[in-house]
Amino acid sequence: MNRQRKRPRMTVPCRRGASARPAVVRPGRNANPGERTPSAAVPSAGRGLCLDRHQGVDTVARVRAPGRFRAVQRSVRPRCRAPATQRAVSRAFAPMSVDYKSTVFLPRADNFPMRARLPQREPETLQTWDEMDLFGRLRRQSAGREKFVLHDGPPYANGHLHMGHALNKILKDAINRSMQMLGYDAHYVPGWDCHGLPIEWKVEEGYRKAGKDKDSVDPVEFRRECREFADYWISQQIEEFKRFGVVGNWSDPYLTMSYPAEAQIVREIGKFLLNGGMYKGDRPVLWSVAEKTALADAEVEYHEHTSRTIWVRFPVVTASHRALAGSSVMIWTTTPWTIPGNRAIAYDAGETYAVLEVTQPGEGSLAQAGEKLVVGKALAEQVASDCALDGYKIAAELTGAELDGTVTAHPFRGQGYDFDVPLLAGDFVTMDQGTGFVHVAPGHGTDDWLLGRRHGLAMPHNVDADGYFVDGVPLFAGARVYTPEGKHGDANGRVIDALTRSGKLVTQGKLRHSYPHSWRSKVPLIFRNTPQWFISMETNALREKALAAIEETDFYPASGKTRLYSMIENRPDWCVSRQRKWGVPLPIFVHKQTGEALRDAEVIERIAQVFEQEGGDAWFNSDPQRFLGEAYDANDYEQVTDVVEVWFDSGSTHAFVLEARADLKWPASLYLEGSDQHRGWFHTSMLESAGTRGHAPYEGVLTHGFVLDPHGRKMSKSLGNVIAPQDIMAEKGADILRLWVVASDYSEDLRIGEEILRYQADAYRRMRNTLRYLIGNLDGFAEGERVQPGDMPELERWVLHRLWEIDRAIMPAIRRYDLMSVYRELYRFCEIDLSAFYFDVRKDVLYCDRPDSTRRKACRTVLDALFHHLTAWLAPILAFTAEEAWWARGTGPEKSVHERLFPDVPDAWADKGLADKWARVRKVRRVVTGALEREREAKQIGASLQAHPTVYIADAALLDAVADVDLALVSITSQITVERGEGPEGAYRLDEVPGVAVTPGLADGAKCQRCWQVLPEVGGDPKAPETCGRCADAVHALGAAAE
RNA sequence: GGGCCGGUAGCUCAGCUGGUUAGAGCGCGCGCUUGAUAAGCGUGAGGUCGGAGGUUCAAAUCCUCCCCGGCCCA
Repeated sequence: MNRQRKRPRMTVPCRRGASARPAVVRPGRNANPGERTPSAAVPSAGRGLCLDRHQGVDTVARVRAPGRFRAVQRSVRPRCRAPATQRAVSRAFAPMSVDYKSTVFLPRADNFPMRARLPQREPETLQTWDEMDLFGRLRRQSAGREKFVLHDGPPYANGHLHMGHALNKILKDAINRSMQMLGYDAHYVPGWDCHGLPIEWKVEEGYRKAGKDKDSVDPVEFRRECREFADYWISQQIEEFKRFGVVGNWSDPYLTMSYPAEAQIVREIGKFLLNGGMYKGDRPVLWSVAEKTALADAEVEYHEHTSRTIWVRFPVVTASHRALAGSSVMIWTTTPWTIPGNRAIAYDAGETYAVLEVTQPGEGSLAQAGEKLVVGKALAEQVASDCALDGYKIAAELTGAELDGTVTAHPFRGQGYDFDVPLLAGDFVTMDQGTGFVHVAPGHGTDDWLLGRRHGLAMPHNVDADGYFVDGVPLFAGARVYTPEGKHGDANGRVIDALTRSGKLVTQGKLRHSYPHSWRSKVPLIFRNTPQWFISMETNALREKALAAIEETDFYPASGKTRLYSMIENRPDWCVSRQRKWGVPLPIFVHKQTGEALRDAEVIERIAQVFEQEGGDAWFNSDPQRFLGEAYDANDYEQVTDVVEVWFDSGSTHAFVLEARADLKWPASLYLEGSDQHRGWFHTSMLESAGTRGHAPYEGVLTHGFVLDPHGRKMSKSLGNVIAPQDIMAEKGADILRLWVVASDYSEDLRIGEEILRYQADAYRRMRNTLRYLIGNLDGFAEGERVQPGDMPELERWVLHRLWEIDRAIMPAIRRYDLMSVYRELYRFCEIDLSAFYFDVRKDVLYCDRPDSTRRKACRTVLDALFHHLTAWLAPILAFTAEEAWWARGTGPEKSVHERLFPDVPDAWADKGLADKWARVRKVRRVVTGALEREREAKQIGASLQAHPTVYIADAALLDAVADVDLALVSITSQITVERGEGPEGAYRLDEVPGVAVTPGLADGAKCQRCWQVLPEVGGDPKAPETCGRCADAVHALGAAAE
């Protein structure tokens, strides 16, 4: 059909409600067809495309007698301000100065104020949830549904919550609520990590202040105090977490220190013991000779310290390269006392090394003329200076790799140190200082130990707990490294003397540098190897199993897989023992004769049974025979007093939480933590589970970033950029914080600061206002008002289409835990589609149409749908505000918005053609609003209703889109004329919308005092003076309804 | 020093497998409205896409190096 031909002339302007438009109610149709007016109904000649927004409205309705309006009060339950309405309606018939305002249906949302007062209101909401047992209701309602289990990574029960906790738990909560509303049984059990060092220190600190010695305190008593400390902080943190709006099983959380948890941890560690994966080994640890204990990293602090430095030659005995023959490899170290522990020398395979030939030793130098020393080429000059070589030449150069295979003699060869000292490649070697070679003592450093393990180097136990060389160390038995006061002992001096006597010392010096000290006693620390228990990565193919399990796991974002994979691929065996008190006792008995650990399932289970009843304390206050039973004699065994490292505790939560609770499931659907947990909980949970079950304990892993300040720097007290979630609760409320979480790309680091929070508060107000507008305009909405989509104007159906579109976009986003996309989609919708367009356009209909107008009813039907969908979609994010809105309307069988499921969106709502058409309409509208702005600047108009622009459309697609649309209504002008063509020069145009031009014009007629449109017809009804036909009708209708 | 990740307007973010003058919203400026009013609408000005090279007909998008920042290691 050639639509153009139907409109031979398009240039005759039309006034709204002008006589050209017969005010007739079309039979068989509703009085308010709105934009759905079929084109066939548009008169084909003399009218062009001009439509008025009142088409179809009966503008000749009879005016009722004033007295009738008295009945309004009783029979119409006006949705606008009731008492005022009748008063005003009555006044409308007073001779002069009519006030129609109160006959207008203004939004009414007194119970959902714009001023949210979240800090006050949210705690009230929490209390209501508590009273109605929201969590219990959710569990009962979703019993039997497919489970979604987000297993909580336990925070440490120590101190108040910070932003990291808030981010983590809010994200978990939003995801849990989303999955619940998606139709899963999303049961969330929060947990706490309770054992470990930080709590021990706190308790010990109390002892120190009281002047008590920790070692004199009964371990059971000590553990009791640790338990109390943890208990206290758990109860504090529960309240703080709840305040964020996190819904979960707060009345029965899991604790790693609960007796059943301790028992299960014993069983888990027992599995590794029994299957041979666990072995006793050695490992160097930072050791304090003052406290006679190993220290954890966090117990170490670094201070300036003066060390003696030595340059030592190691004669080459097997040369991998002929240039090395007859030379010595020279090392440099700041710990001469570790030379007796030396078993290798490390080099950097990627560097170049030089063989220096000494031509002229300087005065006092211990170097010999003609001797050859191998050093890193880059350090040759420095070494020559350090060692006072007045003259030298580079006899040869070779790559680090060419050193492979070279073997040297220990400096004390012939004096009890007759083993070979091989050269090995080490990635920790640098050319920053020293000689480019690092002397390797596997018992005295982590790098050394790792390298030693890889190459099977011996690791002598040279130094005892007090810092003395033990009997049996040649030359140095009885020498002391440090005194308990932190002074240098005689070990360094004796080593240097011996090196000098052996002719191996090239030179010596002193160096002031940063060095580890004890946090408590302040004495310098040493690295000392001590017996530890390990879980092998290779026995039972643990590494292989874990890597395979990683491959089967979903990671969000995907880079998490690479990160976890490479860590597990490269990690050494897992050291699970700690020489501590506050933890699960390592359930091991070692045979005194053989040194073998007892591996007996019955013993393990007996220990677990006891722990189940009495906790790990039983290990310390029971007769060991109690655990050993009758098959073994306690006298034959030594009971290990170490505890299990806490990462094994938390790595076992899947066992004592997911498996132990019938209402959860194993494996978990999701683990969700900060990216640091690739090394922590994700990692150890994987190892534990792969080692005992051959499978990952989770189906998916989601990592979020860290909370940084506005400049992307980490928060720290010294920078003064720390923001406490508690302050945000007090000033702004949890929903603002929740909005911040989902509005940020949490797969990366997140920034927060004053400005960012202010921005979130603004966004919040926008969302809140959208809900408020819905609530206000739905005041008194009744089921009977509902209009079927088929009977709705296009604009309403377009909104339904948008709902369908949004649903299609956000449901998959929720399934991939991408709440940011959900939020962005919803925010854009509220902002651009609703507030700036649909609401604005439909204000006139909502406020001024008579209540039984179909287009008003259709609009309210759509508002109701918007309310239902938006409250559901927003509920996981704005948990408090969505609830407040839900309650404000008092709708639905569900008491809480959180009991709902995401509403169905019928496919019938989808209408791509309509969406395309209205996208074009909006393009035209954009040109109109731009033109209006120019008129405003020229002071020609103020309100857009004063205007009557003429729109010239040359673009056929745009013209077609607008053909049957009331562009005046859409553009919020009183009148509009649409013409085909390019339009005159000087008309307003937009580059983005070619083919559209707009010229200004003023609306003709008078301002309707009720709807404020400027129309020629205004004043036509003597009974409702100063109104347009539609408004006169509405006023009469109110009166009619009153009868 | 190593592994992983990031750096697009003041802010939060879009920009897929490289392709017209880099987008949105907020904020800001200006204006309108005063019947969403501790609201609403319109409009305008903001970016050499961290920097430098390179590949290409063409790079925010690919490669290299550097700078800055984060997490984890050393």
